[in-house]
Amino acid sequence: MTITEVSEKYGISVDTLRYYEKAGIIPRVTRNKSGIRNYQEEDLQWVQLAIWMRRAGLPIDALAKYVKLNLAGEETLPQRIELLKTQRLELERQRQEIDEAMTILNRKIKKYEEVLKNNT
Amino acid sequence: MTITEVSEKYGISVDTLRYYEKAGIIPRVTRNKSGIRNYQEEDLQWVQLAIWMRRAGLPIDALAKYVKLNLAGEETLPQRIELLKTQRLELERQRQEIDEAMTILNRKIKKYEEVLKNNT
DNA sequence: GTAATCCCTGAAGTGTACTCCATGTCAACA
DNA sequence: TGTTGACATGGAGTACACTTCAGGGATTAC
Repeated sequence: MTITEVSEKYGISVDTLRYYEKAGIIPRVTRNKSGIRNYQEEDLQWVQLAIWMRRAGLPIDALAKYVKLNLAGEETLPQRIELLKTQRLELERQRQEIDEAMTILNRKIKKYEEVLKNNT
Repeated sequence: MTITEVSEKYGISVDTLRYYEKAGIIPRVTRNKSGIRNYQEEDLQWVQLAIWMRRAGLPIDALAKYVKLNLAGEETLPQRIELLKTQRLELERQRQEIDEAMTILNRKIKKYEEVLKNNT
């Protein structure tokens, strides 16, 4: 699969795909002899993971560290677990912030709509 | 209340407080004759709102627009409602991204922990 | 064989949200 | 009255995550 096809498949620019690879959140993609990327199934799985995690807001450097640990082999399993748990905690915290903000937003919207109704 | 006190109360730097005011996500704070900020109850409510919304990830420009509409008076109620609803939608989207990422994270953590257990 | 098309890289540029810094004012205390 | 310390402003600097650009190679279409 070419970089353009991958880009279309996942709705992400080719520049970003190259950037993710350079940043290390996608391991070096399979290439042909002239250096052109030819994404294999495994490459695509990394792409998918990177996109999911980035959308949720996980930072590039944490993801890069995770990828590095993966490439380093089995003995990094404990560190990987710890890293993932840390990130999970961050996501939980972030979700809570969102829930709190949502509560305020809902309260305000409701209040405004009532004022609007009573002014009619 | 001085800017330093507000900073300590909300755990946010004085620079950020000034920045928020300049950026328009907090209306001009009450000042004494020599121009020094003296936060009143109403100012504090704006500070609180700004901090909550920023923590959830609402962008500065959307918040600034909201503040501007507020200062413009009652007739902007419909626009305010629309703005808040748009932001609520964004938060919902973001929460969903987080939930999806969390599912993946949990799956991976579980898998790693099982491998680790079986390797013992 | 040459023009068009797609891909490559390294480096510079952009947007967002702060954060830091230089310089200056003002009130209060020694 | 001089010095200290909190606060003010405008502007430069920083971090992060892309995004754009300049300059080149390789393949395909004619």
